[in-house]
Amino acid sequence: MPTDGPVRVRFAPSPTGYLHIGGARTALFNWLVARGSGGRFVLRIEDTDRKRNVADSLAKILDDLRWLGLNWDEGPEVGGEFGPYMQSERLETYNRHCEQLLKAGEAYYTFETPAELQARREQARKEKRVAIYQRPDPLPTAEDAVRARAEGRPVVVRFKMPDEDITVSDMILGEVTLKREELEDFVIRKSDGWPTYHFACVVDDELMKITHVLRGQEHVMNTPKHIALQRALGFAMPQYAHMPIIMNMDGSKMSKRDKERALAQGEPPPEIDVHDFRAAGYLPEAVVNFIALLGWSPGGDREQMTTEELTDLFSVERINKTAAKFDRDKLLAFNTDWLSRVSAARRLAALRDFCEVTGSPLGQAHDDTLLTLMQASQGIRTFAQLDGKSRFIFVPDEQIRFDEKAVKKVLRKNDGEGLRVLADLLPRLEGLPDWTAEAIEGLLRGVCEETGLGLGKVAQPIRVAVSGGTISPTIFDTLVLLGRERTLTRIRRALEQLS
RNA sequence: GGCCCCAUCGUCUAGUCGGUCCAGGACACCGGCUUUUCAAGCCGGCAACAGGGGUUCGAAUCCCCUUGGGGUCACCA
Repeated sequence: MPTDGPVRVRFAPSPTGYLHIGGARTALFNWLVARGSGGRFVLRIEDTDRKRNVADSLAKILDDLRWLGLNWDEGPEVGGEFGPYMQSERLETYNRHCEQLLKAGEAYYTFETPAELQARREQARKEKRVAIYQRPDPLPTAEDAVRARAEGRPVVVRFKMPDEDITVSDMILGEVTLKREELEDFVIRKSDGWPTYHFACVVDDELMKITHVLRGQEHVMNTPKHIALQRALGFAMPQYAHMPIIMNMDGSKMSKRDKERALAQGEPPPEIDVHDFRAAGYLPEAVVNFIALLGWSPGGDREQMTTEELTDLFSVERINKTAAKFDRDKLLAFNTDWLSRVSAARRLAALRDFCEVTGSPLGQAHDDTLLTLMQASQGIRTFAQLDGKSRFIFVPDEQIRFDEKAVKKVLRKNDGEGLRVLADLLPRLEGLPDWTAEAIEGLLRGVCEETGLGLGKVAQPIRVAVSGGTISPTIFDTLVLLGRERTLTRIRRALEQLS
């Protein structure tokens, strides 16, 4: 990456909810730039809109970033020499720079009400004019502002946009020019005294010595404003890289609102936030790997990579220009592969996290049990799937409900063939010397040979008796996990209730 | 609607200065194998350079137009 000093990049979320998957991709790319260049990854919290801030959301964002493995060198909880990293703690800094612009005549006070501005915009639209803010002439003075404030009008500070076209040199898009007439005198200080995003962002990027700004393409139209501000304040200009947007499969923007919409229609909500994927039982390795490929690729046929490999391979130059659709099927496939590839210890730790986040009953089990369970459940695609197919093992016997279709198909068919098998099996299981997977397998296979039945004819009745349905981990291990007593209890219960 | 950006299989993409691409990989899909359930796995198959003009001996790769998609037009970030 071409730069003089040390690379410094930042991720700057606002604490308005969970970490969005698109935000995670932005964070990841910035993190990769820092880690791949020996630079610094700064985390800054943009909480200048007091109305939109959501309690707890900062903690959640930090937690999910950590879950993804994206650690920050400077920011909340770790500090750093350019702090504070919460914009809400930097008001004086913004005011100082704002005063500087005011004094230099590069910014001015205005006091239109929102309704007035709205009316003007609509009027301009109706007349098919560009609906940008018209600079008042003459400009209001500081005294006018004092008077307006006394009258209860909202007083804001606007930046005087220079009278020229502005060209952005973007590492991904190349040169993008915006014409003067498209650029308006935007607000830099709101009537509540807080800076707008544009202003706080530019001031902080300078003061925090940010060298590269990687952000979503939705920001390209903002960049000329930022450049103009940098020039007026005598700031250095960072290198810009605007990354492609991440969209839904239907081409719409992936937004938190998608969840509400699905819920309202009675559909299962799609995973949108990092936390959703976490709670759905995905491995962070898979999520990181997958989102790294949204708008970037290492070239050739390489797809599945560890975060370390990603760090080595990543380069801003290879980021695409085209928007990417978020294909959950492919993520699922990645997760399946990662789940089978990762070490048992790693899998266990990740499963523990899943249980903690979801409150799954599997969380009550000991490590050995969980290890055996996963051994017996190879081929699972997510922890949620593991939970779904095995939680019957961890609930009280009385809670087992028999699925009607399963009972019909497996137990009652052929004049109760399955029930007969079960009744026959009961004493044999009771008398089995060792309650191990090998012993149980030996017994069941023996029965098969004796009776000429396939293993399916023997295993399925047990599965239904013990789980209530037709799905479970490998039957031998399942019975071991359940233990002899509970296995027998459940079989007796099935026999009593269903015969 | 104005402005900005983009355009290879359904999806993510490879294709680095035009030739070795009648376009490669992965996911999905279809078929088969395997199998104690659900999965997983293995093998095979289907499938794209948006359209039209140029430039060139030669274009997915360069230029223009059309079409399509996306972004943005706040005292939100």
